[in-house]
Amino acid sequence: MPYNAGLTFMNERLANHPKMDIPKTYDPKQAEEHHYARWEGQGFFAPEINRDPDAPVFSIVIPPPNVTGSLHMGHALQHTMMDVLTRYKRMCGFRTLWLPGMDHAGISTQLVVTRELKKEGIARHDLGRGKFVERVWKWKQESGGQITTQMRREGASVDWSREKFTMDEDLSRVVREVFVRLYDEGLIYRGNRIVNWCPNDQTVLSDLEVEKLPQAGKLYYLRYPVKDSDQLVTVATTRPETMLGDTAVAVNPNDERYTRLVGATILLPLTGREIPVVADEFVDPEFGTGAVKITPAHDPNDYELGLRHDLAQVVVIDQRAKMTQAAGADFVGLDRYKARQKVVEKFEELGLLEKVVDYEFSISKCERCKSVIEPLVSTQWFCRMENLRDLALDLLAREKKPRFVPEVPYEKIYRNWLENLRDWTISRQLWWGHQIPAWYTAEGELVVARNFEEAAARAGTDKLTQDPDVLDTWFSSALWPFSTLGWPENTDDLRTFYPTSVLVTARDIIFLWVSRMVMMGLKFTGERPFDDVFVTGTILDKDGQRMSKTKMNGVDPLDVFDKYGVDATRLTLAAVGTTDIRWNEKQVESYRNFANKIWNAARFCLLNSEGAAVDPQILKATGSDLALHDRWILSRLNKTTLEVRKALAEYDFHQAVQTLYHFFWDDFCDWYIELIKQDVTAEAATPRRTEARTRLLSVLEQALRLLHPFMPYITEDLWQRLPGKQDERMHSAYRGASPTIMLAAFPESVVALVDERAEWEMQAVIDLVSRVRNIRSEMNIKPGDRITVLVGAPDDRLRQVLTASIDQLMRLTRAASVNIQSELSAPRASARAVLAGGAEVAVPLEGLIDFDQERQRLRREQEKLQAEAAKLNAQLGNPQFVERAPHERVDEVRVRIADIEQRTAQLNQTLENLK
RNA sequence: AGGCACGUACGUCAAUGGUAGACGGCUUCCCUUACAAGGAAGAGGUUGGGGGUUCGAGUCCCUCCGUGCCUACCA
Repeated sequence: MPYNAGLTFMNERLANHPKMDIPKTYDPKQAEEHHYARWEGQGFFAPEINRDPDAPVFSIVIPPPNVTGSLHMGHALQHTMMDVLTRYKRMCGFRTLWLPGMDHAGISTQLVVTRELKKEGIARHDLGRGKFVERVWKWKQESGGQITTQMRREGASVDWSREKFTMDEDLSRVVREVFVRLYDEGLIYRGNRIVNWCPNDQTVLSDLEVEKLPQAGKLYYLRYPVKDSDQLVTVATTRPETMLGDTAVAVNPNDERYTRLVGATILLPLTGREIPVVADEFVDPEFGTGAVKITPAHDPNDYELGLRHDLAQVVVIDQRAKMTQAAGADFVGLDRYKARQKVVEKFEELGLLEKVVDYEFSISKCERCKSVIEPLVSTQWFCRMENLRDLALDLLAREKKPRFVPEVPYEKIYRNWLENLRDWTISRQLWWGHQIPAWYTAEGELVVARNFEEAAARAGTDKLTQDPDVLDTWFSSALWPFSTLGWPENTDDLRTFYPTSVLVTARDIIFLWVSRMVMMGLKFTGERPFDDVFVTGTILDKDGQRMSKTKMNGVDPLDVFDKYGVDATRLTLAAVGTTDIRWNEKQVESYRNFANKIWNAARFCLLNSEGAAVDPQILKATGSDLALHDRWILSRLNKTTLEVRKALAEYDFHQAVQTLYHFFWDDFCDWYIELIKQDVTAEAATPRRTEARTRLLSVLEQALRLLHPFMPYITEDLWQRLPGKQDERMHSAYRGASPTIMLAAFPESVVALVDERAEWEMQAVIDLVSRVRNIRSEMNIKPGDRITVLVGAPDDRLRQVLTASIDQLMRLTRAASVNIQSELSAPRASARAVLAGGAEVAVPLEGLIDFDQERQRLRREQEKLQAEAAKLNAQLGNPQFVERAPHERVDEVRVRIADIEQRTAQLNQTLENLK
């Protein structure tokens, strides 16, 4: 990779031209245009950019989005968090890999292409399997994966050179390898079972792919005659049409109403079949009539019960949800709902319909196409889970891995699910996907092998037919963390990046995906696939509803990017953290304003940068010869760095964003720039001016680095414009790479530069300025009016601090003079305020002051203090508080009360003087 | 049906059991030479209701109300 090729790009155009024309408003589009292509082209995203052989490793595999999908808010949210972590770790010198890729998404993709064919008037089956699959690949080539373009827009720093697709040949080989190994161990088997069948998609679905929805329906009470008697037994059902396949009636063995009936024979109406009455604990005597019709071929519970009682399975509904021959001549070929109607009519004619009542129950629907699932008995492939499950449970019990963030409630949810795990239906009747590596001989003998040749060798014949089924899409997803890194070969990538560091995901796929990755990872690599699982919150619409395609209530992240910029959107998303939030565009707007603030702060620094350059070394110097605001900003910078690092270590994105926002806006812009302005904007090019400029630029440069993981575009754009030697700002692991803030060292927090004294002193200055501004505002003094500020500060240290900042105080309060004494002496016609530490401030307002107004203002102040004092005194008045609370807390309260008392006394005095 | 979250300012959200905050919105003043996407100042809360534990509860426990999610074989 030619590391220097891109050097000229930004450098020539931008750097060292501080007087160039910088627009007053930040234009995100301008910044978003260039940088990504350069980052990608220069290989900055690839771990190879890191030249330090001993660098620690950080890796993430992306939850592969569906190849059919386009970017939605959920992606944008997860990608932002993954990118923040990746960029942060990269700047910390980690060998960093964020591996991108896509999922072949069996059902979705097959549906998309089938629909496309339909428009051309072609049916899937007319085309045939081979041609169809070809067509899917063509579709993928042409219109699949638009999400990868969108991810580039997001600024996602994924290593595109390692991009994977679950249907790639190497990943498909891994799928077959795993399948064969599991089969050989007896963990995969073929069996005849009742499964969830989607009559529309014509495939089986796992339990996790069906959704249960409440449905307003009817409960039909049907009368069945008992053979050799005139008795009738009434059963209740929501699906009358299935009675055609009934092979028993069941009652609870303890239900005295039916004791005599057990063992009797029922004459099943409409069919003339004879079926037994059996006793089974499963039956709830309280529900319905206490007698249940049993249809083993079309209901999961009945299926189980049928096995227990050795009942026949009569299949009356086929894979298209139409009635079969076995349903009888009157019904064959009818749709299941038509058949239902007809059964009910016939029962009514026979006088066997007791009643129909309204009833709400839950119905299973296909998650993809929303068709009502038909439980059918069919031959499928299953994966036995006990063994795999125990691997995952052991890891959790023994090592508490993976570590869920937030731990509550996800660890428990994960464990409970594993504990109740059932076998996984892994076959699907689709054409698009990994075809099951199983072949049948002409005699019907089954051979499982890695490929046709191996199968032929094992079977001793090449007259083989491959099983037509494909594997559940989640089967290949479960292998993702190691299949993408080269397993089963012991590749460099596998050794280096596996186990991965963290998985960032939404909560709805903890079962579908997270748990299965853990099980498969442990089974085949012997190691966990990732250390941590960070579960993000969900973005809801403004009414608290989930965003979904069908509801049309989704907000398109790309629209938000267009309107407010990528960086502002990322900041909004990062601040979401782990809680569900309602989408609020105003939030993005405020971060857009923040981006503009950054832009303008940098603009100010650059417009006043002549003769100066960024010099990180200048920020290491400490000592009492530094001005207060310089010591203070260093302290704030280092504290901020510490907090941001701590927050990111705990995945507390929300905290990190808040900290950065307030540091940059409040500390850096509102105070530091204002305090250093005089020195920086001085006319004469003195060493003092140069130093101030250097210091200002250097603080800004550090701030940009801190912000970069969250706001990659604006920070890169501005960083490139800062004067000075860029190579020196790069992390040592990336020496030689073309300069970029992406590879600059993330600031270290230097404890020695956290200066509590400076923070205390600065706070005194800020307090004083705020009090005077308050007076100006409340007394309606025009901004242009020059005032006199009189300060009485009995505390020596405070007086020294304020005296040293006297020029600053004048500018910030727009005062003609600031006079600081140990005792306040001010004319009667003054507005006054009291400060912490017994200091007072007065602004003489001869002729301007309204004494009534001033008295009111002071009284309001007093009331506030008294309310607080009352609370604190009550606390202190409680002997048990003094006795039991920690001493420090009691002392704190005492100090606070003393301070309030002093201020109250001063206010009283002031009020007295006003009379 | 069970289980689990959540309920804080007008809105969206923060707050290791220790003086309830931020941003937006709102009010007043200001186009002060980085930024009106800005600056300064301000108003606004018995933290859904009720009980309990504690010196002290938004935070822990119970209960009720409201909202959301997950799991489940009640025909």
